[in-house]
Order: sequence, then C-alpha cells, then structure tokens
Amino acid sequence: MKRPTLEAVAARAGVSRATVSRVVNGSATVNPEIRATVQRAVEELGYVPNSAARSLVTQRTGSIGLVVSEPPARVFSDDPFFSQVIRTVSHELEAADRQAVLMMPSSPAGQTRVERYVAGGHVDGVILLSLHGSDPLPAALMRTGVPVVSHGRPVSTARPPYCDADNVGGARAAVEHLLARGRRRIATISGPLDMSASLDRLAGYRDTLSGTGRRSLAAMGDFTRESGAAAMRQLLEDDPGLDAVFAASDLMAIGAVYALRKAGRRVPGDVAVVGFDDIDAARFTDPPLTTVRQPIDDVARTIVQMLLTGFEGHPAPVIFPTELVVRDST
Amino acid sequence: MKRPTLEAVAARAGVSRATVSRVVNGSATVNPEIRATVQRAVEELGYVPNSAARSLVTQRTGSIGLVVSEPPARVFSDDPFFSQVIRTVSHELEAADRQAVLMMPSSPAGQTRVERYVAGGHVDGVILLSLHGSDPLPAALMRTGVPVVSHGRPVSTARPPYCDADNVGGARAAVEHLLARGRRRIATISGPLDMSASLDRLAGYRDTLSGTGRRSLAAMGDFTRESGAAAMRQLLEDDPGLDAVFAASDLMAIGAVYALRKAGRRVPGDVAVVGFDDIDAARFTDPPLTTVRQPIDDVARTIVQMLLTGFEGHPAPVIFPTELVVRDST
DNA sequence: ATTCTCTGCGAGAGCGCTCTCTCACCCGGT
DNA sequence: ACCGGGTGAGAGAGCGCTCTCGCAGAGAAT
Repeated sequence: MKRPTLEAVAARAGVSRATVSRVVNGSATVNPEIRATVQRAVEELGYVPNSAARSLVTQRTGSIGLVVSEPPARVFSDDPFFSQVIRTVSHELEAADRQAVLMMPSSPAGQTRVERYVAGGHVDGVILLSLHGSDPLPAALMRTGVPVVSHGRPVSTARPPYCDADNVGGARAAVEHLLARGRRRIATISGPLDMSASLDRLAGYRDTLSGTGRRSLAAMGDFTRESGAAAMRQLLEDDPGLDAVFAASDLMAIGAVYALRKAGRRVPGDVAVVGFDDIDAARFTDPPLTTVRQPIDDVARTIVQMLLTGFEGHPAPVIFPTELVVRDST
Repeated sequence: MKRPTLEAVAARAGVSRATVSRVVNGSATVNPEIRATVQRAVEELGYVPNSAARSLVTQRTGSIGLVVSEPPARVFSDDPFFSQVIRTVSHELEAADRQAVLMMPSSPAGQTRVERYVAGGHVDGVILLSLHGSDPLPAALMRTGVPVVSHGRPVSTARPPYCDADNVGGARAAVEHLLARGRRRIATISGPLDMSASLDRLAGYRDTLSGTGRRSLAAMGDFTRESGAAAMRQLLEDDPGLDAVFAASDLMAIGAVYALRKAGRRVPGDVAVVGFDDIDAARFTDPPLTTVRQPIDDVARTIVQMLLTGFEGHPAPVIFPTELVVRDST
C-alpha cells in the first residue's frame, strides 16, 4: 500500500536514483534507451514524486498563496467580482503548473496562521486580494521575504507591486455619461474608505463633478447589495431631488435600484443609476444596468504573471483601462 | 537571510534538536524551565518550522484539496452558491488549522495534474464539488487512497461519502406551494441532467405533480441566468398557457423572470416563479424571489468534519432539510 | 599509443524535521 | 547502602528527494 519511491523505480530499472531523478525532471544528459527503461518502470509502478521531499531540497513548493484579507469576513467575498478573480487566478496558475492555496483569514489568529504558513515556506509567492488600509498582513508577509503582489492598488504602509484597473477613469466616464444625459444632481455610493478601489472611484466622481461646479453628495457602503440599498435610502433623505447615482459596485447599484423602487422612484425615469464592475447580474436586472466594465481577467492574469516572472526590486504598477457599458438604467 | 532551523534554536537554547522539537510540538514531558528557554530562543530567532521537512517524516501536510470539477469551466463556478461553499469550507478548515488548496481543473490535462498532485501526497484529503456523472476524477482520486468526500450526492460510478441538502423535498415543497397558490400549469427549469442536484430536484417536481394527475413540462438549463432565460423562452413556446415555473436554481429563476418580463408576462400576476438556493440576490430582484433555502453552511461544515474526523469504511450520507422561503414572486 | 577532452552514470552527502531508543539521574522502598 | 522504577533529555537513524562530484569509457588530438 506504500507509494513507490525513487529507490524502487531505480531498482526496477536497474539504474541509480540519480538517473531516475534526471529522467523524471527531464534532464537532457541521459541516454534515450535508459530513459525509456526508466519511464517504463515509472509507469509500471505508478510512481509519483513525493512533493515534500522534493521541496525540502529544492526550497520551492509549486504553490502560490491567494490571500483574501477581509475583516468582516462575509462581506466582500460574496461579490461575483471576487469569484471571478479567484477563478481566473486559479486557471492561470494551473496553466503555469502551480497550485493555488486559498487563505481567507477571518480573525487576527487566522492572520497569524497565514503569516506563519507563508513564513514556513509553504508557498513560493503570495497574491493579495482586497487590501484594507489598516491591514497589517501585507507588511508582515513582505517581511518574510516571499514575493508578494497585490491585486489592486494597496493603501497600506506596505507597498507591494500591483496591478489594477483604472478606477479613477472609470468613475470619471460614469459621471460624464450621467452629465451628458442631462442629469443635474448626481450622488454617489462609495465603498469602504480604507480600500483603494473605493477611494479612486470616489476621487474620479468628485473630480469630474467639481470640474463642472456641481456639488458632490456621497454615502458609504461596503460593496454589498444591502449596503447599497441603505446608502440609497440615506441619499434620498439627504437630497430627495437627486436624479442620478453612481454606485462604486454593481452589487451596490442593484441595492440602490431596489431601494429606489421601494421609495417609488423609477429608474431611469426619476433617477439614473450607474454601477461598476459589469458582473453578469448587471445584464439581468430590471432595468439592465449601465456600468463600468473593468477587465477582471486581464488584471488577474497580469498579477499571476508578475509573480511568476519573478520581479526584481519594485516593478511599475500595471493599470488597465475601463470601459463604460451603457444599458437601460441611465 | 536564511531561515533558522531547529538546529539553530537548539544551539541557542543549549539543548538538543529533539527537545526543541518537543517544545514546538507541545509534548508534555519537558521541564518547564527548559521549555521557557527554548521558547525564548524560538522567539528571538523567529523560528518557523519548515513544513516540507515536517511532512516528509510525518506523511501529513495539513492541506485539504478543494476540487471543483466543472467541464465548461466558467459556468457553475460563477454561482454565488459556489463561492459560499468555498468560503465556508475555507473557514471551517482554518478553524481546524488546515489549509485549503483550490483546484479547478479546466481541461483533461488539468485533471491529470490534480490527480498527480493528490497522489503525490500534497494533500491529506479531498473535497469534491460539483460532480458530473461522467467525471472520471472522483474514481481516480479515490484510487489514490487519499480520503475523499463529496459535496452533494455523487452520480459517478465512484461513490465517496457525501453530505447534501434534501433536494427532492425542497422541490416538492416548491411545487406544493405553487399548487396551493392555485396554479394549474406548472413548468420546471432543471439543471444539467448529469448532476444529482438537478436530477433530485426534477424528481421532486415530477413526483409531486404526478401525484395530482398533472402533466409535467420541463426545459433544461445549466444553472446560469442565461440558460434560465433561454429555458423560459422555450417553455413559453411549448405552452404559452403556463402559469408557474419552478427553477432549479435562483440564478436560473432570475433569468426566467428576465425572459418573462421581456415576453410581456407579469410576475407573479401571469406567471409565478420559484427558485432554489436562496442566494442573497433573491431578496433584491423585482419581485423578490420565492425560493427553497438550502443550508449551504451546514452542508459545507459537515463535509469538512466528515473529512477531518477520518471516517472508517463508508459512512452514511448526511442529508439536511431545506426550507421554502415565500416572497413576492408567487 | 598516449594524453586530453567530453559525455553520462553512480555514489553519497545532505535538506530540516520527527521519533525511537538509550541513558543519566532522582526518588522511594527495602 | 542497594536497587527498581520512572522521568526527562540526547543521540542518531531515517523520511524521499536533488545535486555536486568523481569516475569510467568513448572519441579526438597529438
């Protein structure tokens, strides 16, 4: 019942361990005949290298940590945006013959675990997702010496290399679109203010609006539908006369539409709504949602490549453009 | 820059490697004073055990594989149901001091990789998600000797232990609810017929309907919104007089509502719609969706526990009840 | 024929850890 | 004073692999 070892294969093929190792690892300097013999032995015994033994000596594991650092635990991680990032990263790693180790610490103790896990040499690199400003984890992980890249511009004191979408430009496009539609009183629902995506989208909104001399009106959510609805109610209370709202995520936009409907406002008749992300659900809402599409897959793929190509020093961030997708909510 | 080893800690504390190992692993038979000395040395050097070396000798890794076996790749894995399972499994594993290794093979080559990875001793156990009938992976994984459990009743030839929700009962409740509402012509949108969740929900629908002498009317989707919309169009064509539809997932129900709206039918006025899962989005649709709630977290937690407690032979499946949640779509 | 490369395989030393086995030592009982 | 039992620490043998060396043998150059 024990799994065969290199030794066993070597014995069967009548060669030394070293030669089997060479064959298994595709070394060039090995006689084709012997190679064939060894491969047959491997086949017959069903040999699979023991990864622990291998990484003990090579100091590499073939695994990449995917760290989702989300304090409130069940909030952001429910976002389809999120699953898509995880999916794409996972596929990209698969193509590179690496494994994704998913870590979603939900407590300080969990963070310590992650830190120890990474420091313990379990992964060759770390991808950080969903960074919050106060999060101590990025700095801790960078201190371990393991390569770290961030999905999205980091706001913490630690500044790992990163890739992101053009959040400022996307927000700008959204607001300009609303202005072009003749909307006068444009509010926004922002995400948590300790995340760069929120900050950048809010900045894009404010800049664009202030360029026209209009006042801004903001409420804060946490990227969930629930919070979008709550923020919308707040905004309606603050200014019942508003005629447009830019939500920093589609989920919050969906919540906003829900709240507007409950308040008896018509979308887009009374209030126009723009979201952000262009998740699948945006096409199926009533009305279908105008939104800012961000190239989720491009960013995710780039992150993986940055990590795998092994950067030197501090590579320049990569920023992908966003694109306004106009549907019926504006 | 090298990480300290057991040896280094031992030297610093003036003891042997064995003693440091005892302290690190919490053995009882060690002098409190020496223990303190060793712990101080560990602290000062920032020692973290090398996991490869450890698992080389213990034959255990502390990692659990989470295998999402989904041929069409981007379909099911977009379902919030899915992210929630992954999230809960991940948290439960974290609590048990294990890591989740996420594997989403998207090709036969990917499947082979997963197989080799598992056979290579990289994980102590495997959780299978989203099993399809023809999938050869479950059988292959079980052959490796690594413990395997399935989330959801398996339909493949391999029959690992599993935990699932009461899909038949849930479908039954949904249809009975529609009947009680006075609906006469009740259709269904099923999932892919090579998955047990689809089969069981379809069976529940058919049994309940045939008990009343009514004819069934089914169209098939693949659990996505898109497919739900397409199936709904099909159903309307097959029988324009239908007045209710039971969709085997909330996502498909959302697609169905979308298609009904486009076809000029009112929900629930003309057609009542029931979904399945009770994902967050179900509360925010227009109208909010009546649906069958399944205890996603309970199932996920149970799966992890089954795996960790180390079952002997073939434990009985665990089935959790479902619950109808009535909202405004019926 | 002799020396000199060069190629290809084997020997063997670890990688960092765990765990068994052994041994020193201390205590109480006789 | 002697001995048996128990307790706690050290020595050392691997776990399965990679990789550096060294060495044998073939071919080329002298």
